[in-house]
Amino acid sequence: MELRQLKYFLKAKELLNFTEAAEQLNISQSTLSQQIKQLEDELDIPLFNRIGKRVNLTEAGALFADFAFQSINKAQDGLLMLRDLHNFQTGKITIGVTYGLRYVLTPALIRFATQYPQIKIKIVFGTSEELIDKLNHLELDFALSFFGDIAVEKHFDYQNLFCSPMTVVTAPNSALAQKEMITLEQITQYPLVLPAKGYMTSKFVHDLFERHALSPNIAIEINDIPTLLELVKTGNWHTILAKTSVSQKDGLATIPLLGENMDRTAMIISMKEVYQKKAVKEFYRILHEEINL
Amino acid sequence: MELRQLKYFLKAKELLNFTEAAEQLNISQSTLSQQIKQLEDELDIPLFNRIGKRVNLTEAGALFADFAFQSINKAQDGLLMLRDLHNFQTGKITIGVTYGLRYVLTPALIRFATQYPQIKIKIVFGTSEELIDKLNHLELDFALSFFGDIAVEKHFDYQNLFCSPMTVVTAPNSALAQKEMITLEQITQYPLVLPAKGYMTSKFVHDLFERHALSPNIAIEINDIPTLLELVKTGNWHTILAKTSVSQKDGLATIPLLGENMDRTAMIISMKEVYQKKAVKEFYRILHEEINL
DNA sequence: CACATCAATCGGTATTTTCGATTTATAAAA
DNA sequence: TTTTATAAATCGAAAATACCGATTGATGTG
Repeated sequence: MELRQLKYFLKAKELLNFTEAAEQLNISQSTLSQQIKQLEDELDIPLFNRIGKRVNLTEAGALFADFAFQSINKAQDGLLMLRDLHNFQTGKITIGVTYGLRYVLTPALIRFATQYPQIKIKIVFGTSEELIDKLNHLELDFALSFFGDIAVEKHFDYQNLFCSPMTVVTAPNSALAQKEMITLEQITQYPLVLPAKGYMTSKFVHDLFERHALSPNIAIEINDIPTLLELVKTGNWHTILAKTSVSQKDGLATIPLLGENMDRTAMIISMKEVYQKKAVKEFYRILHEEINL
Repeated sequence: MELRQLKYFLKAKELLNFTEAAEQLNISQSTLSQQIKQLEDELDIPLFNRIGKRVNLTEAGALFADFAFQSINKAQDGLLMLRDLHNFQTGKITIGVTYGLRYVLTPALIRFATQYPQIKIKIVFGTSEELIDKLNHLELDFALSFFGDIAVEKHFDYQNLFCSPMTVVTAPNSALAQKEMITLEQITQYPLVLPAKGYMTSKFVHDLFERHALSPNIAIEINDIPTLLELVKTGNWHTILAKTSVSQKDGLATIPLLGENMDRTAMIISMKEVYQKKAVKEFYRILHEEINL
């Protein structure tokens, strides 16, 4: 049994005239006859009564027609659904994001969710390690993260979003807050609270100090960034983050770090060879647009 | 899009391994690959992500799978339904019957309906003309009627049920009721109530008198047999019917008609070349059985 | 009765499915 | 890293089958 045969059958049923049905189906009458016969053989029951040159539905034919119709319709509906998906009338996207890029995501997220309310969106916050892992398991459509060694795998696609200088983040009333610039060496004087292992920023900072043969005063490592920022606000500790990781609303001061390669690159990371939903591509577009505002 | 491809797709989706899926489908891996690809081309969207040797469902694939499954299921259900029909677990039969044969039908009807309660039965009473017309329009599975010229068409099948002598039907208290036999000529003396035109019996009686160059005293023609019998019960009128058309319960006397060819043959009439449902064949069997009791 | 019509059938062609072998890519193991 | 095993894609040939045109047979119609 094939959908083709069911289509032929329904047309023949509609017109009760093989010749005309064949014409409308753009096949020859002999083909239609043969295909109907084949279907009947498989079903082991005649679908039509042939009385001379007249054709009538048998009871079996009448009953079977409903099923044939529904079978064809289900397949057709599936196709239509996919067309809709193409035009993202429906669907779901899952986005992984590091805390450091939440201010980048938010405006694009708001715009996208407003513009395409039919599309369900899931946001997963996590460390770079976690996000990479989820990407590999196809649990994310893409992730927003800073570029780093961990994530350099050949089956990933990388799209640059922007560069952001690393800054020391501190409370506005702290001694540091008045500085225009700061060097790595100077930072070692202050107690730091840093993201815990797993965060790209953590690795970046550790590598940075190691490269310059300096040992920072890491007072606290913490795996929750909002809490980390709360600690910084007390003025007792400072941290190192990309400038865009801190919002003006946070009420914190950011002091650029002096030196080479003190920029971090924010990226969209996605799996190569995985079908990119149109909704996802549209999200990319809005992300880039929001960033360039 | 063909059901075959949908089946292949669902198996591949189930196992997420083309080689194994192909084995279970008893096709080669290359065939499976090609058919999946063809389906994807038609849907214009990949159903699987191929990451190296790994295969994963895309979102489109996951969504489409439901439709594919339902499409296949509907077709399969149709087939199952037809199998059931074969074994008459379901279905419907429509039987045409003349009033004259209602006592023949009833016991078979009761037995059949009791034994196969799932099968819907529709009984259509009508004149022979009406029944023949309905048979031609495939509105009946078969008709029970007496043999007559009208119904002799080559695209009909005839099965003899039994022969029944024509009798004069009269009230038990009427003068006629005492007779053991009666001739046509004698009948002309009595006022008759006969079935209206359209009934085979009507034609038969008219022809009969005409053949013998007699003119009967037809007081009333009526197209409702129960009412006709009520009229006969008054004793004022008499009628001519096959013996089996009158039940003992009716409380009427039947007097055989003397002469040649005074028998009527009850028959099952059905369309040639029209698929005979198993339920119908079973009904035939029960009919014959009940008659031979 | 001649004629037109319609479905079935037949033989041949075109298309499509299928297969086996090979290639390519990747994951796992050494 | 290199080797090995594994899985999907690809290629060319084959088998299967859908398709067509012509014909036949049967039937309804003028």
